Amino acid sequence: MGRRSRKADTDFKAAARSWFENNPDGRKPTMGDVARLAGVSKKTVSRVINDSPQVNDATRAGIKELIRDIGYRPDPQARGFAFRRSYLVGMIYDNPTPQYVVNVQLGILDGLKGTDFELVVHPCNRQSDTFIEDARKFVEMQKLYGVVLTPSVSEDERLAEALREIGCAYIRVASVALDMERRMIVTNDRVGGREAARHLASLGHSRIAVIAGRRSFRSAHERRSGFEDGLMEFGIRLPMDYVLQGDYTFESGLARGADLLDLDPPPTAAFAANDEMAAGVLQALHVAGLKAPEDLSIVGFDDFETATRIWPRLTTVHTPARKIGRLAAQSLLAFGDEDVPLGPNQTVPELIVRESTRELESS
Amino acid sequence: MGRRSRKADTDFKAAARSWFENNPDGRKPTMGDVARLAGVSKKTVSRVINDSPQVNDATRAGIKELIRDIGYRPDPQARGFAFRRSYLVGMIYDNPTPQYVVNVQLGILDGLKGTDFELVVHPCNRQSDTFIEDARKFVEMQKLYGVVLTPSVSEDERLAEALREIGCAYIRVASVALDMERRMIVTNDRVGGREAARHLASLGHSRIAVIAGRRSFRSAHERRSGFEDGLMEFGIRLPMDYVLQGDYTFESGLARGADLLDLDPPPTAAFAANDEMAAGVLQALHVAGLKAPEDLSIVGFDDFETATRIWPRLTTVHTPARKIGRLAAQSLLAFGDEDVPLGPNQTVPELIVRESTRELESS
DNA sequence: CTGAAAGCGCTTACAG
DNA sequence: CTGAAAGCGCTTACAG
Repeated sequence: MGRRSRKADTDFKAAARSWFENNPDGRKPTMGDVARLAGVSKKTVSRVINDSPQVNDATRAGIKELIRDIGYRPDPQARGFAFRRSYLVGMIYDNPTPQYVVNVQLGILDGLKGTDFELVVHPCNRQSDTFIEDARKFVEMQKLYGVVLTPSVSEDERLAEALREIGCAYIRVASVALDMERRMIVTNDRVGGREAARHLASLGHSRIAVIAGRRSFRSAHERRSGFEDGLMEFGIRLPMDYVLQGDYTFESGLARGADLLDLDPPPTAAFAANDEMAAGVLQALHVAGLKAPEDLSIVGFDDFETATRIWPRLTTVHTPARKIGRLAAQSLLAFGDEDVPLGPNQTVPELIVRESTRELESS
Repeated sequence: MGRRSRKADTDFKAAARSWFENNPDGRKPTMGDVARLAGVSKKTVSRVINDSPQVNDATRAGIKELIRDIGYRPDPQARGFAFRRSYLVGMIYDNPTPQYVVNVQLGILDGLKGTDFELVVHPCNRQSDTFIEDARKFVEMQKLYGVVLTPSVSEDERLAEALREIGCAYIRVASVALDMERRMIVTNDRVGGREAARHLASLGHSRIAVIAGRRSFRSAHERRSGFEDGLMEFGIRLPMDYVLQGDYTFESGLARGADLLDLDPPPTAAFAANDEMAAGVLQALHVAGLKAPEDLSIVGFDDFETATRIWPRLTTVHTPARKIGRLAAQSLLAFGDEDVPLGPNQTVPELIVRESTRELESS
């Protein structure tokens, strides 16, 4: 008969049974065990695990069955060690809003579900002198498979360049495209700003103030520009002194909210570039003994939990943070494969109307 | 002269220089490189790295110098692989409050700073059938060095037992001691509840309602009991119908807040077992056209950001989430070492008085 | 106090 | 389509 292929010789069911019979202490099987039981080399098992095409179909099927039956799971640490990179995905961020951070984390984990990848978090301070160096060390030491960058670190070209230099895959989440398409999740904040303006304008408002976000954040520019675009559609012009400079913090919203009340003539509505600042404006109104929406209609941006905790509940533009995280993780996993077609990498903000805005009473 | 010890033979400065001269492509040094340059075995370098006492002082000093000069950093992946465990710390949690989660994460990273450890996050659902199995798989697959458990998963005995079984170090964060001292960070929520009661009682309130937290959470019991203890000190008794059952969500606060207004006689003050519910009560007041603290004084618990975003700003009991995370990480790192004395593993909540409470007007 | 050997569980060339 | 050898960068016994 001569040589017969091993897959024909091997009874994979029996092999699985023998594993359990000869393993009283419940040791977890290794690739070597699978190979021995299947009567093949470790390399062949490795090929099956890594979906290499060059394996006989019958062999592949039998090995997969055996793997399932004895509950073999390749050790990600050993695999990573041999691959010279880990099965870890990093999230590098400096956004201080807990709701954003947690939701993007959840989204990334959604996108990683069913894989062997885990998520390592790396908050950082972009102002620090060692920011780039720290991030590089983080990535290199852990040999991260890739990283997700969220605003505003995602906007940092030095960081992106450093990551390219060390060959680390990355996905940048930002309000506009800043990089090759497969490296971006674009959130289109400009569209959200426009929706906010359309909403206020269609309620009859025309004296509308804007509290802008931190200048160094690209989203601040996008949200404001989009808002101005929307006003333009209604023929409304935004006077310079109706634009107040905030920095995305609640405190700046509180301060600019107070300033806003001194404007002459007073605005009947305001757009704050994020919910934190909108909450500050609302609090400034309370302090002044005024009320929204009666004395001022106000629109925020983000739709984090705060928006529904304050009173009146905030009309705002929803940022799908969790979805953003999921898309970023999916893009990252696909990044290595040239074959995988580019998945969706855009999200669109959506206006959520609540009680902080209302029709302007004709006076 | 016969045998001379190697450390006397080796010029470590020259060795460092030769590394840079012979490494034009900037390859990162390995332990083997260090050993070769120092004229010792890898094992000796390994001993230096792992602070093994059995190394000649001069040898140790020279090797440390060399390591610093050529910028050698042991590969955590390889080290972990040989050790059969990783340099990763996990955080397993089911608390849905983003501010708590993010702050504990930051705290854990504070505690890990300066080490080679990184943080892997693992949100989970305690209600899921596969909850324990998933957590075990997470820990085993990544060979985690240890995990931090926060409420309410920290209260799950099955989880703790599963972790002990697989030999995974863990630290439980909980309102009371549930385990050996070195495995616990105790937050003493009862003390916080007592402070809240003392505050309201000392303002002259005696008709005080309580919105309790989710029954299955130990903290709910502690906060409420502490509150009752505090009332007792002032001779105030909490009638059964003044205790409303919430579940820690904003929505339950909103619903129980509405119920609370129907109580007869109406309470003049209320204690909500967390800020989310307190925010709900405040919103219920707004909906009913009433105001805090004029119509009802209200105290929350946690002092997350929400507390200062709502109006009036909430008098509440501060939970030091970031500090809790730091202590947990420090305890975890010390857990392996029998020698390391037990560090601080208690935190005490602190009352923060803001505008949601005020003295009862004598009527 | 120090070292040579073997090994952790995988993968990458290289053969065939 | 499959395998034997060497190796990833460390550590653990075991010697001496």
